[in-house]
Amino acid sequence: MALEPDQSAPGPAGTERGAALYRKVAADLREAITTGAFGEAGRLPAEGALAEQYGVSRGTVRQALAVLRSDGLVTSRRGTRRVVLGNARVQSFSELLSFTHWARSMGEEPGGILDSLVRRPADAAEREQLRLEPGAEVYAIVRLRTLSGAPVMVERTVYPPRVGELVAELPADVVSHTEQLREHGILFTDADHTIDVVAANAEDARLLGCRRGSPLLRERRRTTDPTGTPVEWSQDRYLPGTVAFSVHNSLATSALSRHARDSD
Amino acid sequence: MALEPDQSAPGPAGTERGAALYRKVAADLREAITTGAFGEAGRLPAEGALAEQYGVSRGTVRQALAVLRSDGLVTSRRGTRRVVLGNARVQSFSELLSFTHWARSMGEEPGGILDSLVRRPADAAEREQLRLEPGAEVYAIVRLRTLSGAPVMVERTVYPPRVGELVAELPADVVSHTEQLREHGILFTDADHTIDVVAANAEDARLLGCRRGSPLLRERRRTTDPTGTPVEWSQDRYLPGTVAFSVHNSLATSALSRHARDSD
DNA sequence: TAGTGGTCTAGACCACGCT
DNA sequence: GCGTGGTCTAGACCACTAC
Repeated sequence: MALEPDQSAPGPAGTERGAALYRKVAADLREAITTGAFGEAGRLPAEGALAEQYGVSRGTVRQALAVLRSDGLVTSRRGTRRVVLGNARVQSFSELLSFTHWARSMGEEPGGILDSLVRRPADAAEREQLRLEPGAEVYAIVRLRTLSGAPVMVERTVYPPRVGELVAELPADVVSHTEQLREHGILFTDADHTIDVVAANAEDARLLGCRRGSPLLRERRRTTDPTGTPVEWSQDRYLPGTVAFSVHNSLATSALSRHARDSD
Repeated sequence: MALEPDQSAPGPAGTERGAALYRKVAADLREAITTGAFGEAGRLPAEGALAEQYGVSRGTVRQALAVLRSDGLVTSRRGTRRVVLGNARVQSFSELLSFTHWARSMGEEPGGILDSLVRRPADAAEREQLRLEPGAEVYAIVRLRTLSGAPVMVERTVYPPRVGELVAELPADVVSHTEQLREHGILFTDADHTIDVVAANAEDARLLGCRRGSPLLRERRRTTDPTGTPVEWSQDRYLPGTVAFSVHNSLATSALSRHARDSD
């Protein structure tokens, strides 16, 4: 019942992918949970038992369980075994940030029709979001995103100069800006999202083929790189019925908030 | 520079509230970060330095930092010091679940106008969400929620019998069902949220005073207790411009997903 | 190469849920 | 009272960043 014993040749052992032990344990437990090995709402083995089973320390087991906990797969409470919560639909960070990656993960064909790309002075809100000095410029891009040819979302992204220069040089038919940026060494590691409803403006209506004033689901997102520097400030507006956002949270970890009003 | 040395009398030491050491460290660091002690995008001291400073082990410091990490306050990367990310607006789990608690935290006066409360057989979707057997009954409640008297949201909550019986016995003018349930020993510890846009139906229009077909921000939520048993399945519909939801996530912890379509 | 966070271990004690 | 997860310690080694 031990972990896959790294059956690669004696070579550079552990040079595999998601190397960390606790990730392997987490992956194995996730598999067991989703295939129903512990039952619908069953109890997991004790941490000590799992540690022995996998041949690792209890600390490592706890690290693995923390992953499943934050994914909403299991509960945790002092005094009782952990309980299977549900088959949480997990999504990687990059599937969430990249429309292209997301579409492909569903087997759909993503498209991006460039509407405009300009370099211009940043306004006050943009300067604050991207942490730029007064007088700084930004690259502003408007694109219509499609799934299998059908309009789904209007994407308005503002990049700081360093990033925008890279995007501006991409061929107009490149679908995934995010992937291109990654290949140029721009990393996305943290994001703040705000979700609400807005009425379509004239441009939205023209691009999406809806009526002006009709409702759209809006996601605003500020993304930063590993050094904490903002690399993207985007506002996406979806046609109703095309997407929904879902979040899991708990007493222990609550990354979701509800806010009054709507500072634009 | 040590932690507040638990200056209570020798009595039952540590019987305070948020007792855990790492929580005190986290609270102290959060304070330092939000008051700008490390600068706008500054670097934190090394884990070892913090451990010495607080007189705790490195493991405890790491536990504290993990809290701030998941709140989106700091980054973390192998090889470099942690960086201050931003002043994340944090919200407690109960502020998120309870309209009443949320409203009061903003200094507004919450209201709840009961529209209907019925006991009836659960439909298929409700049975699945609340994990009930075929033929089971539920309590279904529709309420108009207000802030300072103004309509904000229509709340449609379905409770399993065990919980619904308690709610049904509450006086009609009780504002916070959540708080009452907590006092009856019903605990809310985990929740799954799905956020999207829908058109107002006739009932929504009547209660909210909007037109039929006008857009509403919808939050559907399934809440469970510490044993993993569903205790609530709610569908809240907000007037546009009254609220927004926000989430922080990162490569390390991603509790947010985007989904196609919209299974009702 | 020095410093940093990431991972892992082994052990200890405690608070809590149950029976 | 027993078993459980929660907290904390002390130490070790590694992978990565930055100089």
